[in-house]
Amino acid sequence: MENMKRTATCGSLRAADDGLTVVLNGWVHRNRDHGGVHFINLRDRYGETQIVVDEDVPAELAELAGSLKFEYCVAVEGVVRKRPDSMINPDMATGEIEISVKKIEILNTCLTLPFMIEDETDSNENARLKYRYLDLRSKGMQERIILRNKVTWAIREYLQGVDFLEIETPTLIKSTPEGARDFLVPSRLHPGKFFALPQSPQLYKQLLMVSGFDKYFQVARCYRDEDARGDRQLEFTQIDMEMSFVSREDVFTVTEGMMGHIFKSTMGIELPVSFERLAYDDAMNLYGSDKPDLRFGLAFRDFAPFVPGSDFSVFKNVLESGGVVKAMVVPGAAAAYSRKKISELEETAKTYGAKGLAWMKVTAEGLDGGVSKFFGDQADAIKSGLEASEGDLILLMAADWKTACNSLGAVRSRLGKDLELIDESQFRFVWIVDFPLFEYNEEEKAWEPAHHMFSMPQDRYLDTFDTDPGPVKGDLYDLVLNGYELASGSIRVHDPELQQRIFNVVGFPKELAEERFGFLLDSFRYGAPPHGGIAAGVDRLVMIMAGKSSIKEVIPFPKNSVGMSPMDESPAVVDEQQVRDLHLRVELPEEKE
RNA sequence: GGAGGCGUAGCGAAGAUGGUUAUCGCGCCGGCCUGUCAAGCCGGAGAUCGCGGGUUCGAGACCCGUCGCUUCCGCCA
Repeated sequence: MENMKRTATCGSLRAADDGLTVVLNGWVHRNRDHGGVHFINLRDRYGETQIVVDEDVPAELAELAGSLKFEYCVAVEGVVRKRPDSMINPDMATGEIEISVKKIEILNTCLTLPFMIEDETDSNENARLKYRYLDLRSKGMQERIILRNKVTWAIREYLQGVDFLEIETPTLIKSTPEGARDFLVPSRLHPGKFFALPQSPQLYKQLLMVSGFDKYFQVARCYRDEDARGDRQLEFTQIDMEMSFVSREDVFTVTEGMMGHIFKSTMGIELPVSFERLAYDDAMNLYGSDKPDLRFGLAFRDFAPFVPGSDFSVFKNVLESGGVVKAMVVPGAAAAYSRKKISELEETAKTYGAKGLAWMKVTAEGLDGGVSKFFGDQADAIKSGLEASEGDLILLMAADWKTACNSLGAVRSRLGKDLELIDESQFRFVWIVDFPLFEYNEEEKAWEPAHHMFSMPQDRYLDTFDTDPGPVKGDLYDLVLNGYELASGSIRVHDPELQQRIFNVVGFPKELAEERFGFLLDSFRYGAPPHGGIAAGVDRLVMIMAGKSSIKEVIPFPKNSVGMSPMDESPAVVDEQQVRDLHLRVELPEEKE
């Protein structure tokens, strides 16, 4: 091996290197034996280079070349040769040259592959995860992992440049089961006691503010024991930030600057200097989502004004019981949307709790189909009120406000995809601001924190928030990109008295607060500075940048959708002795046959 | 916890209304081939059709159950 140490990578050689003797190390990507002449594509993470086994090489070398199978790991020595013009491959970065082979050494052989190493695999996801080390060899995965590296690098580069300190916080911490379920870690030294893995470094970063590290960040691994989704894993990575002596504007400025730097330095894309803002109420009312994809329109309108003038009792009843009737005009979709296709949209709405989806079509004469007979005499008013014109499809949703928003929002998202309204090359950021601080839980008949308990009410509610929690807006904000919640943050409470008032509103007992977060509340009594921050999902960011719809595509070793790793088969049963050491007893659920 | 989708060779798929040797592509094995770059050509091996039960003369297909994966709702920011 010593004399076959690589002197170039498979992506580095160009026409200018003509005549150079090189050693390449890599994997056999393709092997095309033409009887006389013979081509091998050698691949490493830098690219691919064509190796030529000329017709006049010694028989032994030709035979060795012929024996190379897919994914053999080899060292190749040869001479860089400029290809004749007619044989240049313009699709290959190294396509101007090839290596005339002089020597081959097999560093390792390879079994028959479970799937081919291609640019993008269409193989079954669990097979890909079981052989993840092979899946990661594909060009697509390599590019995404490299992109991810560039993104985290750019984050550090930017934040260091504006005086942030990267500080680690513990991953064995106290369980605070208010939000998601915690992953628990039993303590061997302390029988019956448990650590938890952090859902976020939230409490620790606030403590760092108390300590005076006024600009902190961390590329933090976080854990939540909840069911997975396309954009959710048990463990995930956040770029976690916190700052002292700031308002939300400062947080926005840093985040915008950081995103700008990430996109500029990794993809050469110039983002706007500052991002659009949308109030939570407006986002919900217009797009039916607190993470709207603004790459397309289809904004909702209020249909309530047209309800009293009609006999349609369904809408009337909903309005009378405090609900809303919303309209979405889909331009030019009347012809394309048959009753059947509309009922598919209705199914989408129903998964979000809607009872149905009403519709009508705009014609030259007036309104047609669906519920049009109830509104025919208001046709002109509806057309002008909704700014609808001939050939448009009008979808109508009547339900309580939240259900109406969510379900019509889901229909909107689906239409965005189905009608191909989305410009996939766009990266559309929007700040969602003015979230409600509290939410009323109808079942529990109690107020709950809409996000968490440590966020500030906006100034104008400081005197009234505990007597009238409903209308209170918090100093809370989300950064949304292309319909994904990319980051979430708030200005925190740093005053113990104010914190206690918030606990009172949400009925969180003082004793429990002391037990759970006593250390944080105590710290606030020692000159805690005003502070706030944000945490952005690295997995989601890279996923969106890479144009993928699952974060598994940008995580080197993800879990599958049932939270297991098909590769190492974790989680797994452990030795009885290990369990005993931890002072635990394991009760298995009844065996299913 | 719930809903939809899927499960056929190592991989990706086809298999109308049930009909006997289960099809195709990639990969694998053997052979041919002097310029390919998803090389090409010829030949070959490889499948208890996820599992269990049922209906039937006959089930990959139909019915019941079950397991697994997957997307979504719930959950979770």
